[in-house]
Amino acid sequence: MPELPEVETVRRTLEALIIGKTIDAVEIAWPNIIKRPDDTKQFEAELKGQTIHSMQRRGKFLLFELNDIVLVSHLRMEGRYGVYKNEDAPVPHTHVIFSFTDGMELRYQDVRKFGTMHIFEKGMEETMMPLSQLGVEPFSEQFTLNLLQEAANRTTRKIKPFLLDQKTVVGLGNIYVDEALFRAGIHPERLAKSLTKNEFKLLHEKIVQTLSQAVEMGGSSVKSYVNGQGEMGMFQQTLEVYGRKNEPCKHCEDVIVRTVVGGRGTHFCPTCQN
DNA sequence: AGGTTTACTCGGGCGC
DNA sequence: TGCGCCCGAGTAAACC
Repeated sequence: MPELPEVETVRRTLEALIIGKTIDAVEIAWPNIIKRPDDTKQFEAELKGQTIHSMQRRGKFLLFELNDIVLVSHLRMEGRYGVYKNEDAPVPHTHVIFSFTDGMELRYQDVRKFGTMHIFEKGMEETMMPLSQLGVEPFSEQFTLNLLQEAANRTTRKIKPFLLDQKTVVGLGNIYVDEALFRAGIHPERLAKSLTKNEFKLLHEKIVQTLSQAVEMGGSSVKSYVNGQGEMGMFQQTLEVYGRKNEPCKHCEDVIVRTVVGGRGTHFCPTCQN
């Protein structure tokens, strides 16, 4: 499931392949992916003739910067992009095809069909859903210890659901929340506001460190994830708790436990995290 | 009113 | 073999 490191890796690998290309036609096989405009014919018409000038990322969203519009795309669990020649064989679960004027195609595949696409007039995207409620970027100077601590102290929620919520800091999903909490030695069921000053400091540090290491390693391929060039990530080898139920903790004699916290599968070490 | 929880989307995979 | 349930990101609706 793509979280910030995976989406950032897709952005980097895809940008190298499609920048400067001009869209000739768009084909939509599963209209529910398209959220804005609600008319898919209009979606196709707005993209036709537009050139891809750059790719940005906001949280877990990919932003395709075009002439005067922005395409905002979320991969959700299993969405992926690939670049093909138009004569290449069809790929299963392809729901949107962007054909370029040079004979290449950008194809969006999504087994679960959960992904979304929105088009906005350039500059409007940050003011409207789904981007308007997002918190700060974890690698920006805006993500301070104070911001984390004060937001945590305003909520009654547990630390894990608090961090999964994208309204304070963006980019963490189920994998990296579990990993950051392990690295900070904090139990996922702790109330967010119960953390000590020192724990907040450690958590803040580990969030940034875990995400940036994962970006450096091209993300984690735990399910179907591959980057924009079809390559797997490497960070899954570095995971301490996620997906390691009943396996030995790498730092003590205990065994990794899987429970459900806030409705999400949650992995932690009962000895290392309290 | 506003924070928090629930329902919903979807289909492969798994358990019974 | 077959059926029903589970998972999960984020948004909208429901809840309190």
